[in-house]
Amino acid sequence: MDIRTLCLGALSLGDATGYDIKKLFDEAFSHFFAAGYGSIYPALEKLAEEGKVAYDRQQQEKRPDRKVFRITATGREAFITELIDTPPREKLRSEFLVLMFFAHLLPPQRLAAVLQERLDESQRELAILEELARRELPAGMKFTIHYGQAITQAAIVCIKENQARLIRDVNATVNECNPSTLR
Amino acid sequence: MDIRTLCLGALSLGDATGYDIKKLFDEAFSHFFAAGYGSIYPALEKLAEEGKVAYDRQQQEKRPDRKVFRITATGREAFITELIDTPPREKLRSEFLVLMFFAHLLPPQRLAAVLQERLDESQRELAILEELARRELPAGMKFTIHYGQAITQAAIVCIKENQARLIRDVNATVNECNPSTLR
DNA sequence: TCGCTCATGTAACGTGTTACATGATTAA
DNA sequence: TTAATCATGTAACACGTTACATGAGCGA
Repeated sequence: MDIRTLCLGALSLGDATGYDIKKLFDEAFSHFFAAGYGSIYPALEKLAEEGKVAYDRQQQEKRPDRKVFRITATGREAFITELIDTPPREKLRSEFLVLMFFAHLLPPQRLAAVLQERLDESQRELAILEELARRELPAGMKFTIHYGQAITQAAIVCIKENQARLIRDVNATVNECNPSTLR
Repeated sequence: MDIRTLCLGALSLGDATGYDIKKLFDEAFSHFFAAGYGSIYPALEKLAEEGKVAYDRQQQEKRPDRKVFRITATGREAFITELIDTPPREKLRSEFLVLMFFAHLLPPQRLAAVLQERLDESQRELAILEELARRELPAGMKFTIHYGQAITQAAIVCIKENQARLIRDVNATVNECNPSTLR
């Protein structure tokens, strides 16, 4: 599943400009799928070539023209087919965990700072999700928010419970690390 | 942070072949960073060009030659610098949550199957993490496993607690969805 | 006056995925 | 005999990121 498909999904909710779609990525999709203008505009162009979306050009005074996109019948069908065929995968890419994995190579104060940064960031994400959770939304959308809250909360608890001990243990075992158990 | 850096990290734990490194990605790194041979071998080649790793060629009978890589002093330094400079980001890409977001477009039985598949997959992942958690490992590595367990467990609980209601609610609101609250 | 919102896009680059190609050994 | 393990790699392609380019309106 790529950004083209997500754009189609965005348009299945109602007509929108590329700019509007970006906002959707930054809000409702933000905790499970990311995209910037540099992927969204080319995606919309390609979808238009394929006949999956169409658009009207709206002239505006003193602003650039807007291209208001809408999904076509073909596009809707393609989107639903794609949804049905997509296996429910999930992939985490965590630079934070890389840093933790190699915590023994990090200066102690950097380790502490990294843990704190991650904690702060997770708390910011949780606040955004809590804000989203207040809205009236269809069950599926609500579920994505609950799920995001659940895992973010779990991450926060895990960091809070372990950060002090981790910093202590890593300091205590400098250069005593024996990673042979991994192989 | 890219796969080159992770290969360097792998070699910081001890000498290894590309094949060995792949196993590390499939085991210890699997819940936070993915890579296949198609990225690992070119990464090692490039690191060798840059002088960050070196290798010996070991001839073997009846098997292809092995290239046993080791990290150089330059490589170790570059790795640590990169670790210190890397902000502790975390990015989830969840096709599962995309499917949930658009659950109202999925045939009911497909929705049920998707939830079950995700649950099964999460439980498999948790089992792998529990196995890893039994090993004696440095504190940082242990932390990555605890963290993985925490969020995977939270995801499992969230699915279990909500799947029945979600299926019911989505069925109840077919075509009544009003996503205007999102904009 | 500063920064945010609206609004569109391109070009270059980096990165990673997938499929392909090869093939013996060993355990079940 | 079947599948897994060991072992290396390439080539084509897909995909996405980043920086750049432009510019007015509006509220604090």
